[in-house]
Amino acid sequence: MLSKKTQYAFHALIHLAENQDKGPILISEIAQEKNISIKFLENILLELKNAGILGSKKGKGGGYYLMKPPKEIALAKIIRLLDGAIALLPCVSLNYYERCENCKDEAICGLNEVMSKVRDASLKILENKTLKDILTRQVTI
Amino acid sequence: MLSKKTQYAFHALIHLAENQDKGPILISEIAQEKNISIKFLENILLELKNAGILGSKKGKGGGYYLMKPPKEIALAKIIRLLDGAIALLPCVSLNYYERCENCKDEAICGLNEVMSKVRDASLKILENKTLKDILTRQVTI
DNA sequence: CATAAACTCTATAAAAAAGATAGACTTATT
DNA sequence: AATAAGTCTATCTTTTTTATAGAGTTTATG
Repeated sequence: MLSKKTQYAFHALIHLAENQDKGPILISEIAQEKNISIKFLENILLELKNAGILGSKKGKGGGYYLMKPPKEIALAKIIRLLDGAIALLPCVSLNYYERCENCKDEAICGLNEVMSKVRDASLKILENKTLKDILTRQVTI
Repeated sequence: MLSKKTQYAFHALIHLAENQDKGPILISEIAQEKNISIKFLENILLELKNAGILGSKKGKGGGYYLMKPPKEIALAKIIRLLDGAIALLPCVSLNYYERCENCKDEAICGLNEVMSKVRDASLKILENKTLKDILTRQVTI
């Protein structure tokens, strides 16, 4: 399960993407719109900024904005940034690998093999789907 | 990421499956073989027993054993039992659903749509792969 | 039937992670 | 100068995870 942090990040990014034309967006606006604690959201947006995903402007008329078009922001990147590994086991993680301490040889471990497949199946989606793909779908009347 | 509890459960089940012919297996044997704290493992095996996956025999010559053939024990079942939801978001979980508190309408939420796909991709593997599929692969000389 | 072996059960504790809050500071606009 | 807004660091609370303790129960067996 993704942490609240990552969940909030997605919702904030969605709001920013859907309001790109309006210039910098206030933290407080996002917090209110998405029902998130403003102080908690502050930390999250800052992390996204430090990772180069968001930009910000201080002072009056300031706020946060996307640094790249939504279609260039992969969902996997956000998850890894805020939650760490996407894989179900450390011994199968591409970015946060750790040796398995319970099995004798990962190369012949069947669990390792299956969990690698789960990782690949998830990544196939999360690496290719972007912020653009999770914007609110327009309902055609 | 799966909890240690679930990871240990998998390793314990693997050991039990690979030694099915030897009658009940001691907790202490599994703990030593798989490098797991014996007391922690005790709790895990008990949970697996209460869920009907393992059986046990008390007293001398006792221990734990599988209640079903390995090919009938799906990996998804073990994860759900010990870790809960497999989905990345509560609003997308089949067994542990919770309403999304940050979006206005799940039906048109793009995040919900993508995460449903991730869930399905993971479940396709985890519901179909069983304990039999994660046993140590025999290396043919 | 006594003994020892082994699982059972409940409680608790320690550690880590998650979630949230506080407040002083800096920058920018008007 | 005043105000609006992000920045930064620290701290705190709660929850979850991981682990341990110990008394209780069951069973085999000599």
